Amino acid sequence: MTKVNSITTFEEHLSKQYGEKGTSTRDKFETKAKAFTIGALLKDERLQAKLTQEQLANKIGAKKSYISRVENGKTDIQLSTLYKIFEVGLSKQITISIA
Amino acid sequence: MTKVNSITTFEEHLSKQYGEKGTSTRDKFETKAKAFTIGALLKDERLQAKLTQEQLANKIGAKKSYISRVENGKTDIQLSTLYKIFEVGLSKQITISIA
DNA sequence: ATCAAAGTTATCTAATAATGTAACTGTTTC
DNA sequence: GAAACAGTTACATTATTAGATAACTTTGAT
Repeated sequence: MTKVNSITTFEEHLSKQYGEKGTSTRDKFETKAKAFTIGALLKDERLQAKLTQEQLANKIGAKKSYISRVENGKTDIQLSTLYKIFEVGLSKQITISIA
Repeated sequence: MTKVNSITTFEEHLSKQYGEKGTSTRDKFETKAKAFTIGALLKDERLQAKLTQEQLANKIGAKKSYISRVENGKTDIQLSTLYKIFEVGLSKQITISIA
């Protein structure tokens, strides 16, 4: 058994895998990561509301396949979509704050 | 001088001008209103940072015309654009919260 | 193990955001 | 009021989301 002699920070990991901050590859990854985060948030809220993807989709006039894509961070959604899903679909209030 | 005998609430105003909640005309207006709100927020932050539209644009590899369109709510921006402008362009942290 | 429901993925089309360029309109300064 | 700077708008192109449909995969229940 060997001792771990280095800790790969998340930042290091990102740099190694996706290049320095500001590069296009890295930027693309970070965009995806954020879409993924929103997706996870959505999934969480949807499950709390005890809705299936299809039920949620119906509420906003969309298809279940679309909800799936959003939840899995496969699309860089528009602001209107964000509002539609959370406010219309889940009756939640969205707040965007800048700090 | 006459007494004001009715108050037109914002909700009433919206209904009269744009139809009931959930109609496509009303929805379109609300989408625009929100884009406009984000735009106002951006303008506010940009001015606080004492940047011109062109300086901000340069920071994120965009054109000043694009910043103008966002500030005036003429486009339904994508999440990645939101992050790019505020985080990269203005070094601000964006938080999206659901309540 | 089978069946049904839920979720994921692929493909196509249509709508629209992002981008580039350039002209036009204010606004400020001298 | 001319010049310089800042912001807005118009137009064309490209890239990508939104949306429909259908097939495929995973999961859960019996």
